[in-house]
Amino acid sequence: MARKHAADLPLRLDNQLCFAVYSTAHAFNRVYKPLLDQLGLTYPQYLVMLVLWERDGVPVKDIGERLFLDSGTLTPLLKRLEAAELIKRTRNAEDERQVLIALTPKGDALREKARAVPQSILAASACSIGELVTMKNEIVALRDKLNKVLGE
Amino acid sequence: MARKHAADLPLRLDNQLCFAVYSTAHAFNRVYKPLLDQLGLTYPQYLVMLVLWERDGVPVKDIGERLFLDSGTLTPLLKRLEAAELIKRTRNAEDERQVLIALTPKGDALREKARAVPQSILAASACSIGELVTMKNEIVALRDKLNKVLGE
DNA sequence: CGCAATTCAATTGTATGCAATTGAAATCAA
DNA sequence: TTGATTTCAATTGCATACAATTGAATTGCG
Repeated sequence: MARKHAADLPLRLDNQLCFAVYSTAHAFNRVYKPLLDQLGLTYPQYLVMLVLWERDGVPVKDIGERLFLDSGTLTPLLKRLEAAELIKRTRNAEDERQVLIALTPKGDALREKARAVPQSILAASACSIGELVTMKNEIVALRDKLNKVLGE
Repeated sequence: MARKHAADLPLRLDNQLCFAVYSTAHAFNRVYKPLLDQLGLTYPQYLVMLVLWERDGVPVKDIGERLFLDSGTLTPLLKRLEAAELIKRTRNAEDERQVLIALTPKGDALREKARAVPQSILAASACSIGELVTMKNEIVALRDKLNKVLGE
């Protein structure tokens, strides 16, 4: 009879916000997949390109802070983007510890093709823009609270 | 001047719900890490244990449907749980295609230690239970819409 | 019944994520 | 200024994720 006890409720999968977030992230990833295949990008690679399309020539560290990823993840990912000729990696002459990431013309041009992606995602979510913005703000607030706890 | 053009707004990282979800999933994972280390589990392994603590002796496929994971992910994960003596994997005599996953006494006992986890997560999220439930329901609704699109 | 189609777990290959370590470069402090 | 500390990217090792394939077992159809 332990199974139906109230003490088990917090352990129930369906009650866990974290699993909701985790499984939604995977669902998003699967929706993005066919769209990003057309760009030749994975989702994390797409995120890096989003950062670079906003601002070019930034060190690896800045990309990592923006995406909450470390060099262990980014270094091999960036090497793949370089192999695909979308970015260039160069040591910063002013600080030889840093590697600066710059878009190639091909990487810059890919932005035009990428404009179609958010449209398709919006359609797949079957939500209004207002709903999405509200939800996004709530989730970001939660994320920032979690990250704040981690920083202590 | 292309950078500040309105056409770029949908491509801005900060405007993307998906990135909010993606980065929150990682933030959750980092909060869970030290708690789950004490149980000797990774987060996906913890999810499998949650499923099994609800119902034991289920085929791999059922776990996969519950967690939205496939055999390519689950098979090696389950082998690790078996190596840790938390579960047992046995062929279903009634359907030899299936592998049934059952808790060992050690795996069952781990549930008691796991009860502390949701408490700690609740504290880290710095939200009321009501807020968390609301947000969870919204996110699950979104996930289900995304998964519905995928099924078409 | 008998064979094709389907189901299921396992396997292979690629790409994240992250902890821990390394090594080079820059900064800080005495 | 030099020696310790810190910063930064790269590397190593382990554990997901998932597409695609495989092979065994079952189901379904004629």
